[in-house]
Amino acid sequence: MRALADGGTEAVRVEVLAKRLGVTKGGFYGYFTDRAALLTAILDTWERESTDDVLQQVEEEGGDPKTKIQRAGALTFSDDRLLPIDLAVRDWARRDEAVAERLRRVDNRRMELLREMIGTFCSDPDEVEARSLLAFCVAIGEHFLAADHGGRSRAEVVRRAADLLLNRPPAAGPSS
Amino acid sequence: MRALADGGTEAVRVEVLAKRLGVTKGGFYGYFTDRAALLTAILDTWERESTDDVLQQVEEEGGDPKTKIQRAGALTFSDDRLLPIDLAVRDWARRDEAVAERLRRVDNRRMELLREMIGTFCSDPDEVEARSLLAFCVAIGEHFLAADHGGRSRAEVVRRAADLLLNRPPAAGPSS
DNA sequence: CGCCTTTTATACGGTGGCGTATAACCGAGC
DNA sequence: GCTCGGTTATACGCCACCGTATAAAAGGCG
Repeated sequence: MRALADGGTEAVRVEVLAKRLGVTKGGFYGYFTDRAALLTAILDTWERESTDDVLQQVEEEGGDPKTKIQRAGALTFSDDRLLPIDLAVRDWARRDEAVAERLRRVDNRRMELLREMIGTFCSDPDEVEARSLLAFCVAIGEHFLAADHGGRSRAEVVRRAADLLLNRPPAAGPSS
Repeated sequence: MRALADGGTEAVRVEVLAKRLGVTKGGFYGYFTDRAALLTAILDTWERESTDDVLQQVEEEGGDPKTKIQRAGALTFSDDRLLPIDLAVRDWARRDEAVAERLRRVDNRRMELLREMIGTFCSDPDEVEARSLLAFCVAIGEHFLAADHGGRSRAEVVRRAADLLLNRPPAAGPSS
């Protein structure tokens, strides 16, 4: 998984990993039938850690919806371990339908959390969906974006964006 | 560039492309000193097409700021040609500092447009920045996201999100 | 026509990767 | 102590790829 995080799918190389793990090729092929099996095993683990594990931790700690969502976001996107894998999987999914399907499952569970939380202060379900999408997109997109912010740090701008999405009540005025 | 769009950097293979273009390897190495030179040439073209060319087209057509931004966004992110290259470059940039630097230049020019446009109806520069980031993140992140939206189409939700960012005046009330 | 550059056709050497094969080895459990 | 599953060490065949080399063929141009 570290290899996937560092160099994407192309960096997951049987011989390289075997060496890094102090195992021979023969040993590797005792555990995995081939490289594809390793890749799906990696995805299995990632999927579990990114959903069940995170949700379980969040549930254990409890708290109000907002706390929960922040906790879940922190566990997923502030983690040096899960975040780069997540990004690698997203690129991978663009070229592999099976991976895209897994990612869809994972993202749907995350979106569910967002909807729940945003639904506590916003009653229009279409707007809940839009705000959830925005929140998710900034959580991901932030890491694919290279722009500067004129003196502000990225973190500051993201904080302000989150404030817009999660702390402001919907405008009462006309919408366009 | 089509190869880069389809399969990322790893799909840009000298022999494969030479064959696809009806040229021999020898012919290829007459134009490019090596594969790296091809890749930077691709990046050069992409950078120009994504910035100067787009901005030039936008300027030629004129219009108010909002029209301009929509036009620029459409040229960049609705284009079947530029969009997948853009996404591939973003993943590439995570692993190559030189590519990250180019992407930074490109993204900064795009952000400049967004700031300008959003600045026409929002006076707080920090909020302008936050809204610009959100708009940019959804334009990019949308394509890295796999979630469904319960009956709504992705396009509908994105429209609504754009509405929130670009058509709603900043809330006058307390911010948190 | 003849020259000079470009391109072809083709082969070569090198690297890195996958999966297989096989004999030797080791350690846990009967 | 012996057997047996898992492991090592090592080698092999195969493929895809990079970059180089070289002789033959085109082709534009004076």
